[in-house]
Amino acid sequence: MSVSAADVAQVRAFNRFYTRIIGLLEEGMHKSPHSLSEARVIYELGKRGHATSSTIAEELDMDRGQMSRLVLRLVDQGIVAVLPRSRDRRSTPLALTSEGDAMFRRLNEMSDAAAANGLLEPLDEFGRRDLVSAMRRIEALLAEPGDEPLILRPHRIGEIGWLIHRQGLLYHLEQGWNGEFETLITTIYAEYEAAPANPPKALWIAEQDGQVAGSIFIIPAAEDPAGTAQLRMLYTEPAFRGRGIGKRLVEEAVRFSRASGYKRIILWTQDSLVSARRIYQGAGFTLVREEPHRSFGADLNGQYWALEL
Amino acid sequence: MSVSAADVAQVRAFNRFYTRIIGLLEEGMHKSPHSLSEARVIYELGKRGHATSSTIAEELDMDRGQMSRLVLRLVDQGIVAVLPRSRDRRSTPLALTSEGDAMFRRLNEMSDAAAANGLLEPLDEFGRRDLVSAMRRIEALLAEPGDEPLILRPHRIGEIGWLIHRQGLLYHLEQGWNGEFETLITTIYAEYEAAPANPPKALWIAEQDGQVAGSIFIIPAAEDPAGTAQLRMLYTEPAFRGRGIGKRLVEEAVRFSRASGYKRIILWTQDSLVSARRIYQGAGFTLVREEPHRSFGADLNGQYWALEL
DNA sequence: CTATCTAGTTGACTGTGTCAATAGTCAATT
DNA sequence: AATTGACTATTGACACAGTCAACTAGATAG
Repeated sequence: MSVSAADVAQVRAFNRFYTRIIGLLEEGMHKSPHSLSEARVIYELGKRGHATSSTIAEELDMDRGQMSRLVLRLVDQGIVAVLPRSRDRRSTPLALTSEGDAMFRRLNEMSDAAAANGLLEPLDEFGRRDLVSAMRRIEALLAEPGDEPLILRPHRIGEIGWLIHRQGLLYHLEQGWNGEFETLITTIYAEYEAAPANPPKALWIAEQDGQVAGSIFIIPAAEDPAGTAQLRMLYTEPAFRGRGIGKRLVEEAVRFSRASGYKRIILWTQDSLVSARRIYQGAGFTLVREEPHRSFGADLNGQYWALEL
Repeated sequence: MSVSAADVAQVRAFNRFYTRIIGLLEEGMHKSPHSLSEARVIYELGKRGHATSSTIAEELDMDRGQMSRLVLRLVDQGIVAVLPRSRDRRSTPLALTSEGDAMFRRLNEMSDAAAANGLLEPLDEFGRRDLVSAMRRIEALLAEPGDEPLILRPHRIGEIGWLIHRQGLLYHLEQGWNGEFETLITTIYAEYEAAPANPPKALWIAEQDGQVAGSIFIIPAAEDPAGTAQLRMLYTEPAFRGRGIGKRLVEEAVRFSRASGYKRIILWTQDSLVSARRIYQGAGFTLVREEPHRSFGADLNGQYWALEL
């Protein structure tokens, strides 16, 4: 898909902007007795405990020749020690001396202070949350997916709105649905929140890397609140797809329904939501009824699924 | 207010991460015949049309001596021309030659391509929106507020959820209100969306720098839909306060109510929301009734205000 | 008219970034 | 057992970046 010029312009503007920010923060490091690249090498060594010259060079995108000279300087200064060569006698393991470790801590404090005073301090708590979550989001989008564990947890304050926002936007962009859909789910979430604690209901947020990766909820069905649970609003963030998050959410919802004494789970979905359907089938749901309807500005085929517990 | 260590750690992690990203993007520039700082100077000159050596040096955080030599090199290469000295004969105005302008365009294309292919290309449309909006958010938080115009506009798809999210979180952090508040406003927004087009209703988003800066809506009052309008959900983003945005929103809401034939506007607020109260007073609203109540996990003093049109 | 700024240049020097050549080491193969 | 290819580290060479201080020429204020 072709990239919009406006997006490119915004990304480049941000790159210029953040280049300056990073420059300002590094400014403060000039007070230290070490150059910036020395400081970065000390940081890497301190973080890893020990490492070879080329590992660090690769991590920091430095030339190995430059690295060689830089390490020599640090060894002369008593910051870095060359460890006895291990099995592989090509590589020379390095580590910080105790003096180097002290410097590592000092540099760390300076960097912490620079980030704290330069960026976070001027913001209020709301702004800090925004900043940190925006940064996390950018990392999640641009970095290779890590292997952070997936957590299922109840929702926190502000997250109902977040779910409405994300799903309203998501189904608009992916399915072409209009604002009616957001209106509908606003009502659905409002009903969930308003429902009493009994018969049992529950909402799960799937969290990974500190971000909302998906969600689902169980609410007693209007027709038969005592015996039938309704599964609603299953969704997975596009950035987190293909990791079995939807499956985990449905499994948890089924487990909860069974443990709560429900005899049956029902759900309503659209046949255009293919991957959701696969998850329901995989969890043992069977298609009860299909019904075409016009909603959200689209011609849809509604499906009613059920699972006997 | 003291800065949390977790926030500092996240900010520093992002700085390291983004330093690498910027490095990767600049990698591509090595194909050009110019060094990075030359490219940046060419970019600045291309953007501004003309500038003096020291202006650019300041903008790019470069040493003036270094700048002097760099400009000499660019003049030798025929990229930059020294314009005839103006009034102040100390400063030497610089501009790109036509050859330099061609290079400027070429470098721009390369940077665009790097940003597009390196960052945006791998993402789907949803991810691109997220990336761009996260970048915009960071800029808005860390940069000095610009003088972009304030726009009042209807809401777009996804923004109802966004408003619920932001206000739920905001009043939690600032007023200590609990999840009941988010539940309530979810219902309130659902009601707004469900209300018919007549009697007239309207919701305004205040937008600045491409971001939601605040919002408000007008809905016919339940008691007297024909003659009385109810003003609801006024809020301003903390980052955008002190710019008269709340005032603008209320004025617009009043203007709309009057033009729609309403005879009266009523609203409900809490006395702890001081700046909102000032705005209502400023717009001519008068306090009708006060009533203590316990809601959202707090002891509140509800206030009913009204404005006769 | 003098003192004080400001813009830009120049010299000196350290560190960065890049390329290419070299020596030592390792693992797999022929 | 010797050879080959790949990898780690070192070194020389050189252009450029970044910093500091001295200096010239022009502007500006009292």
